[in-house]
Order: sequence, then structure tokens, then C-alpha cells
Amino acid sequence: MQDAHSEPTRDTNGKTKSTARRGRPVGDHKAKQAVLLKAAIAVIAKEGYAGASLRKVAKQAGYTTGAVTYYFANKEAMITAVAENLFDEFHALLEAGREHADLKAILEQWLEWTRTEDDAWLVLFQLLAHARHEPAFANILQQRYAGFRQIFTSILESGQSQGRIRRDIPADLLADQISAISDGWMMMFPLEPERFEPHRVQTLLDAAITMISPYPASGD
Amino acid sequence: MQDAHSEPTRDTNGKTKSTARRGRPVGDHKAKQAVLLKAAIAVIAKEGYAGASLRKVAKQAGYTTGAVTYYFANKEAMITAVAENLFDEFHALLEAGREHADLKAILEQWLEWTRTEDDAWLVLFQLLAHARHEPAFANILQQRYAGFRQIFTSILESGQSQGRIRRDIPADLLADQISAISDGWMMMFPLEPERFEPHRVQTLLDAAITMISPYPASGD
Amino acid sequence: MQDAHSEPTRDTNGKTKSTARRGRPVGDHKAKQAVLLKAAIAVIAKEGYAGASLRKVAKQAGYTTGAVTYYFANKEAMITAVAENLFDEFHALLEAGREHADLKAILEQWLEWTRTEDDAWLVLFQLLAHARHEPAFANILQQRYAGFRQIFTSILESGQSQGRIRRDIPADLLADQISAISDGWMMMFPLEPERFEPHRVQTLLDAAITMISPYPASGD
Amino acid sequence: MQDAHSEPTRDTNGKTKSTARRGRPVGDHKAKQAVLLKAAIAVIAKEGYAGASLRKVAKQAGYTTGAVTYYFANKEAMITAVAENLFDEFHALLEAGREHADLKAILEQWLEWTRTEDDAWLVLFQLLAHARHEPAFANILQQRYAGFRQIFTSILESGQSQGRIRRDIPADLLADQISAISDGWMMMFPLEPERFEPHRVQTLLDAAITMISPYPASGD
DNA sequence: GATGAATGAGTGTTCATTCAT
DNA sequence: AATGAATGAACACTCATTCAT
Repeated sequence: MQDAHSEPTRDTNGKTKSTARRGRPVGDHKAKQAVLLKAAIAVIAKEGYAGASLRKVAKQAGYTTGAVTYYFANKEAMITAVAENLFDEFHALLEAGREHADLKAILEQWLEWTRTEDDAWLVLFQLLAHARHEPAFANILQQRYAGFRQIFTSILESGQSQGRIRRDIPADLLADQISAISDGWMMMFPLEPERFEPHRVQTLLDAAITMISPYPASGD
Repeated sequence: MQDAHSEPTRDTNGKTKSTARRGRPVGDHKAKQAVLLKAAIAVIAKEGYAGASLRKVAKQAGYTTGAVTYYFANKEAMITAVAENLFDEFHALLEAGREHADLKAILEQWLEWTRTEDDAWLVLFQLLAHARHEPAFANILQQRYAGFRQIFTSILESGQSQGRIRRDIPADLLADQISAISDGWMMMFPLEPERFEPHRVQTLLDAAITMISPYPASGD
Repeated sequence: MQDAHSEPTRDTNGKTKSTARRGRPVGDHKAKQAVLLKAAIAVIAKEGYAGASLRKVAKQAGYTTGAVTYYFANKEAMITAVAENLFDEFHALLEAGREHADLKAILEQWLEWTRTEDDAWLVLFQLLAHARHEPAFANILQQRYAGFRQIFTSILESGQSQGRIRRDIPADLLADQISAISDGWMMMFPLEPERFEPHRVQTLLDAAITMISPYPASGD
Repeated sequence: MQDAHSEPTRDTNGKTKSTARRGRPVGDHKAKQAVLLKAAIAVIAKEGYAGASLRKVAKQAGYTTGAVTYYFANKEAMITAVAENLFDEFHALLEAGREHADLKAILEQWLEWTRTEDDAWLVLFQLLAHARHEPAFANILQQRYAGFRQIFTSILESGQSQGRIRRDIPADLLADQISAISDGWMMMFPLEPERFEPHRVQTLLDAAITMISPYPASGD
């Protein structure tokens, strides 16, 4: 990508005589950090949080071990950066959908996202499992989640006032349920991907929407 | 290897009543294994899967390092045993509730279980996060989960035929939703325990049941 | 030494195919720990505290890195063990000399010790320099030093009552001075060993003793 | 390398009054080096030699990492510069006291110095501990120390000729003893600062002087 | 049947040093 | 003149695993 970096992983001689490629290179800090971040996501997705060593991330990105610790103060900082990154993307998605206030459209868009960036789920899930043992990190996730639920709630509320969402359950509780359902799917997806192929997810989505919709005139 | 090793968790009598053998009171192989298992659960709950070293398990149980590797072929075997153990408990719970076919009762019973054995959730969640990278282990979880969903489906079906569960969504889809919701809760519980205190869980439960119930005569 | 250990450092093939010499060996814990301790002393003497890595200690002892961390909880514990070991030796020396209450004899004996076990000084000095940044370790040294000074004081006191030590300076102050002088020598010895060859040390010693002796009948 | 590098500490004007050069105010090479030197002293005092990384020095001085390696060829060069700096100060002190030839005054002055610049001792001690493993560095220390002892000897000699210093021990041996005592104090000061509070040091000093003084008319 | 000494690969992290800019 | 990105070796430490006893 960066020509100044001339594909460091491709060199096959292995040993790279000590004084290779030192000194100040061109690259732009942000861009390189992004490369590392992407590598981290890929590694976490493949190996899980526990298996995601800095060495593996470095290798994946074509950098040296030292480079990773240069760009991130420590592993935790890297993980946090990954989380923020992922949440930012998700937040943008949600925010974009907010104006339409069309729940189904939002959910479908989100579905599309999970399909194209399927690593995201895997990573988010790993991060969640890890959060329990890093209170500082847990805190970040909590706040982000709370934000998402709030957006969700406001969408559901406007849906209720338009008669498209059932009114017998408060919007915040519905938001919780929808949030839990999608978390539940996220949890099972890595385990049984075949149960979450597009068609089936569409069916699940329809069922979920039916559950939060008002009954038709003569319901069953 | 050791034939005594095969299917250690399947035996249902639990107690291993020493089989009246005279002389040396025998190694209580299963009993000791159970102690180790309990220790493993405690450690995983506290430290997460990644942090659960065999050393820590041994220490927690008051055993030697060697003992753990003696009773379990390797770490993976120990983890698998823990999972089987947990699922067995959960299975028993579900099976017990099956006869009543009263969904709410079942959910509440399950709720009670999660409250008394709160390690279970924590551990299950950690195990799930780990499963992705151990196909053999993933397989076990898949089968167990499939079994649970099946039981759930059959309960929901009988609920539908009795008019207590909405009929506009197939029972298996409802089972999936309920399963996903509870997984979602399990996922969030370690992160935000304060959002899952008894009263609030009751509210969430009620809402969930409302969502899968048929509408009253004149619904909204 | 231990035949069960068949001189591990001697093997020249370097690689030692992975599964070599595992399992429970014969050795006696204390003895092996002593070997490691000796190795640690040698390494610290040669490379200083900072340069004394666990790897180097292991190599020096003909053990693996893991073995060192098996015998000592961590580096600090190893250092502490080294210090205790050295101080114990020194204490025994001092205690032995206490009965004669002959200061000169004691100092000469101690001189002999420093000559045969010249690493001891080097190491003690390194340890002292390190102590400043490890309060727990500093504490140990303090207590040991206090003990030594006390023994010294009691020897000087009995010397005073026998008229062999000057009485115009309190024994505890003299003990401090003697202690400081020997520390000063210890400090300089590594830097200028040629200034501390036997003959010269004898001269220094004589001068020191003259300084703490009562003046002859007609002093200068 | 840089000719500006040679003898950076010897210049006595201190201020480098910019030598009236017009235009770009010039790098103030020496001034910046002095800042770095001061930072290095502070860091070594706080963290010890081993803990004094170039990064920490840079940070302490508010400079970049590169700046340190720009001003000093390498770490060893920095350490050497620190030592030279410290010894220069000490030398000036001793030289100043030489004319009075009053030993007690000198020692008290020196005491004052150690009190105001207490980092000096800490650093000198750390440097001494390190010297053993850097022969080139050790050489510098040796020469400096030899110089100090010489000055000391000459002071003691003049003291002897004036009858203020005992004559039964050669001046050079007394110089060695005094030097060793002060080194011994320096060694213990970091470990037990409470034993070296002003009053006690005064007492120690008095005792030391008594030890090298001639006996009064009717001694004990 | 059980132990625990020993291994060696792997971890996160720190560091002096290099050098293109 | 000065910077700071990047390196790679080294560090202390942890771990699952092996196996002689």
C-alpha cells in the first residue's frame, strides 16, 4: 500500500540483516495505526482475544513486534482502540438509520453490515467476553451500549407514536429485547454460522418485527 | 486412555456410593474429578477462560499441578468436562419444566437457577467465546444447544395448542427468539449486573412473555 | 555433579530435541536451589545486578530458563535468597569471631574470606546499589546491617573494657566507622582491585586498628 | 564526533552568553546538553542506573527521544558525561578547601554539599556500581578518585606538619581511610537515610576527626 | 495412583539504537 | 540541527505438558 513500506512481509530471506529499513520513514501515523487496527481485528476474529498476541498482529500487518507497541501503549490500549473503532462504525450506521425511523430498514441495513464485515461480530463478542476482567474496558463498552439502546428506544418511540410499534410494552423495554435478541444472534453466529445464512436471518428478522408490531385488526 | 475416563459426567447417580468394595477406600476417581470440575468452574468464572490455568485450578481445589493433568488428559478435556457438567444441569432443569409446559414457570425457575448459581452464566459465556477456536468443543455446544431449542420448541408448541402462545409465528422461530433473548441477557449480565437485578429481570421476563403471547381480545 | 542430571551444560548439539529430559528427576530441592544460587552469585558478580538476567543465571547453572523461575518465585525472590545466603555466611564468620573478642583476628579472618570468596563483595555491593529501589529488599539489608553493627559494637565494647580499644569514642560510633571503612573498601575493590592486594590490605588494616587503639604511653 | 562534544563540562562560564553572534540564535549546544545532563542525574537518582533509560531522560528534560541520542553518542557517553560533571563539582569543592588546609572545614563543607545536592551521592553510587562492567568508564572514575586522594593526602600532610593530624600513620593511608569512610557513608545513606540526619553526621564527623587527630597530652 | 521437577515455547513489554526526513 | 518512526533483541514471567519416581 504505502510504497515507502515496500511490502515488508513479502521478503523471503527471513533473517533481514539487522540494519534493514531503520530510520524515519514516510508514513502517516493515523494511516499506519489503521492498518494495525485492521490487522488486530482480523487476528482477534481468527484467534480470539486470548490468542491475539501482539506478535501475531504485527505479523498480520507486516510490521515488527516493536512497531505494534510503538503505535499502542500496550495491549489493552490496542484492544480499546479496536473496540472504539468498531463501535464508531456501528454508531454511524445506527445514527444514519435514525432519521428514517423505520425499524425494519435499520435492522436490514445492520444485517447487511454484519454480512460484509463479518469479523466485526466475532470481535465484538470476544471483546465482550474479555470486558469482565478489565473494568476500564468494561466501562467503555457499557457507555457505548447504553448509547445504542437510547437510540433504539427513540426509534421505537417514534414507531409507537406512528402506530407501527406495539404500545403495550414501553419502548425502552422493547429496545432491551431487540438489543438482547441481536446480541444473542451475535453470540450464536460464530458457533453455528449455518443457522445465520441470509435467508434464515431474514425469517428471524421478520419474526422479531412481528413480535414488536401491533396486532392486525383481528389477531390470533 | 484411562477407561475410567470415558464419559465421566453422564452417570446420573452422582454419589458413586463406593460400591461396597472392601479394603482400600479407592481413589474416588469421580469424586475427585468433580472437585476439580467445581474448582475449574470457579476459576473460569473469576478469571475467564484465558486466565484459567491448570495451576490455578489445582490450587483452587487444593490439589497438585500433576493431579489436574492426571484427571484430565489435557486442558481442552477439562474445559469440555466443565461444559458437559454445566449443560447437564441446565438440561435437567429444562426437562423438569417440560411436563408443566408452563413457559413462564420454566423461565422463572431458570431465573432462579441463574441467581443461585451465577457462576454458571459467566462460565458458559466464556466457553462460548472460546468455542469458535476449538471445533470439537464447538460441536458439543452446538448439539447441546440444538437439544435445548428442541425442548423449547416442544414446550412452545404445546403452549400454542393450548392457546397460551401466539400462533402467527412458528414455534421453532419463537424458540429461537427466546433462546436468543436469554443468550443476550447472559451476554450482558457480566458487563452490567446492575441492569439484571431480580426486579428488573422480572419486568424483562414479563415483556418477553407478552411478546410471545396471543393478543388479548382487543389488542393495540 | 548429580549423575541423574548428567551434566546438562556439556551437551554440544545445542538444540536438544524438545522432549529431552522431562519428568520427575531425582535431585533434592535444596541442593539444586543452592546450585542456582551459586550461579546467580557468579552472574551478578560478573555482570552486575542489572545485567543478571534469569536466562544468564540458568545458563550458568546449566539449567533452563523455566527451572530458575521454578525454584524462585521471581527475580526479586532470587536476589533476596542470594542476599540472605551471603549475609548468613558473613554472620557466621562474625559470630565465630565474637568469642575471641580480638578485633584484629576478626578483621583478618574476614579479610581471608573476602580473598577466597571474592565474588561476595562484588555481589553485596551490587545488591546495595539495587536496594534503594526495592524497599522490601532494602529492609532486609537494613536489618542485617544493624545486626552486624551490634555484634561489632559488643566486640568493641569488650575491647574497650580490656583496654585494647580507645575509650574516648563510644563503641557504637567506632563500630560505625569500622563498618563504613570496610564498606568503603568494598566499594572500591571492584574498581581498583590492584589497590587491595593482600599486602596493602594488611597495611590498611593495621592503620585502621591503630586509629581505634588507645595511644601508647607517649603518643605523638 | 562533534568537536563541540569535547569536554562539555569544563567550560566555567556556565552561561554560554551567545557570543554575540547575529542571526539564528544558534543551537546552544552546550546549554541543551547541560539540561539533558541535569535530567539524567535526576533520573538516575530516582530510578538507578539500570532504570535510567534514554527515554526517561528525554521525557524528564522535555526533549524528544532523538535529541538524547543526538547530544550523546550513546548511553555510555551520557553516563560518562554525568560522571565527569559530578566529579568536576566535587573537585571544585575540594580544590577550594585545599588552601585552608583545615580538614574539618573541608569535611563540613562537603557535608553541606551532600545535603543540598543529595542526588549527587545517589548517582555517584549508582555509577560506581556500574563502573565495574565498563572498563573505559571505570578508568575515568579511577583517575578522578586518585586525584581526590592526592588532594586529600596533601591536605593531611600539611595538617601533620602543623601538628593537627596524627603522625604515626602516613598521610596517604589516612587519606585512604577517610576516603573509605566517606564512601561507606555514601553507600549506606540511600539505604538508611535516617541514620544520616545532620546531627548524627556531625557526630560521626567528629569521631572521624578524633580518630585522625593526635592524642591530647594525656591520652587514654 | 499421584506427584512435582523440569521443560521450552510463548507472552507483553522495554529498550538502545538507527536513520530518512 | 533535530526528530520520531521503526527495529529487533532482550527481558521477566506464565503456561500446558511430560514423565521419573
